[in-house]
Amino acid sequence: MESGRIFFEPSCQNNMLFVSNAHSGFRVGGRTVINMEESSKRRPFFSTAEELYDDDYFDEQLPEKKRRLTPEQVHMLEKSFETENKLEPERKTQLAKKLNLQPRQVAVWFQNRRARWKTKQLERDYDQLKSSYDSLLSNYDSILKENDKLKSELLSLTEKMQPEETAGERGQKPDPAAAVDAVQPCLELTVKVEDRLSIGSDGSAVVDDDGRQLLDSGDSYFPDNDYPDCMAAVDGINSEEDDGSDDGRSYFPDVFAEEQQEPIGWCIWS
DNA sequence: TTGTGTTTTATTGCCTCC
DNA sequence: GGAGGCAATAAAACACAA
Repeated sequence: MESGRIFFEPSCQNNMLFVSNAHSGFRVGGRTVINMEESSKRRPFFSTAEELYDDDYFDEQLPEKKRRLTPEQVHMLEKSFETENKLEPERKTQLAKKLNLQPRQVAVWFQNRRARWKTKQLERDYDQLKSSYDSLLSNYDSILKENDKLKSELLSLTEKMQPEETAGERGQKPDPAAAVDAVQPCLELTVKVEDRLSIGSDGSAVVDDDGRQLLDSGDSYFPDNDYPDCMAAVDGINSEEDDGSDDGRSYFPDVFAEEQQEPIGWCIWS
């Protein structure tokens, strides 16, 4: 040992090393725990007190290694995380005692678990958005085809009507171009829908009307519900984590929360 | 066995809240 | 100012193909 006096946390049998006068450690309960650089020449984090007091062990077990939590410990932590993913001090202490861990270890485990949950949640949210987008796109395509079909039907009908009108010299001369003009509002509407479906020039970023990047650091990547159309086609939205440990909050909860079913591409003219 | 990618545990620095 | 949260990161442990 280079410097400092090593001692054990008395309340915990799953011992970490503490150095009473280290300068480069991290803070735990007003003491300093040796950092990785210093500790890397030493013993495993979770060796027992008996082992640490054993000189042979002390000599043979270098360098220090991390030890994983046991499956039982992980199971208990997971169960606790399922009920509440934030850890109030009292629960932290109770869990630590129950599992023979440092309260700090329990806190770290929860912190890392929340980070993993968030990553998974983002993946799920992305998948849901993507399927929503694909569904809207396919809807849009079919509406576009239907629109084209109706347009050509209209044209052929007006052309068929023209000879009859000419022969009888009755009424005004029908104008095929005018008929196409009549469907123009619908065409414009579908173009607008297309605009709403586009997701940025490179297809990799979600940008709103002002070009503002929607990705933020908060809970939702769609905080202002700017894209109701894009979410309308998704059924059975479920942001719960597979293991059931979710607190029920999606990373874009507002978007999914409301009913936004607006028919797009419908066009009625007379 | 070994190289490599992934997961888990832990640290650090910064931020926010009380 | 201290406690606690998060993002980024390091490093050990683990999984697995070649």
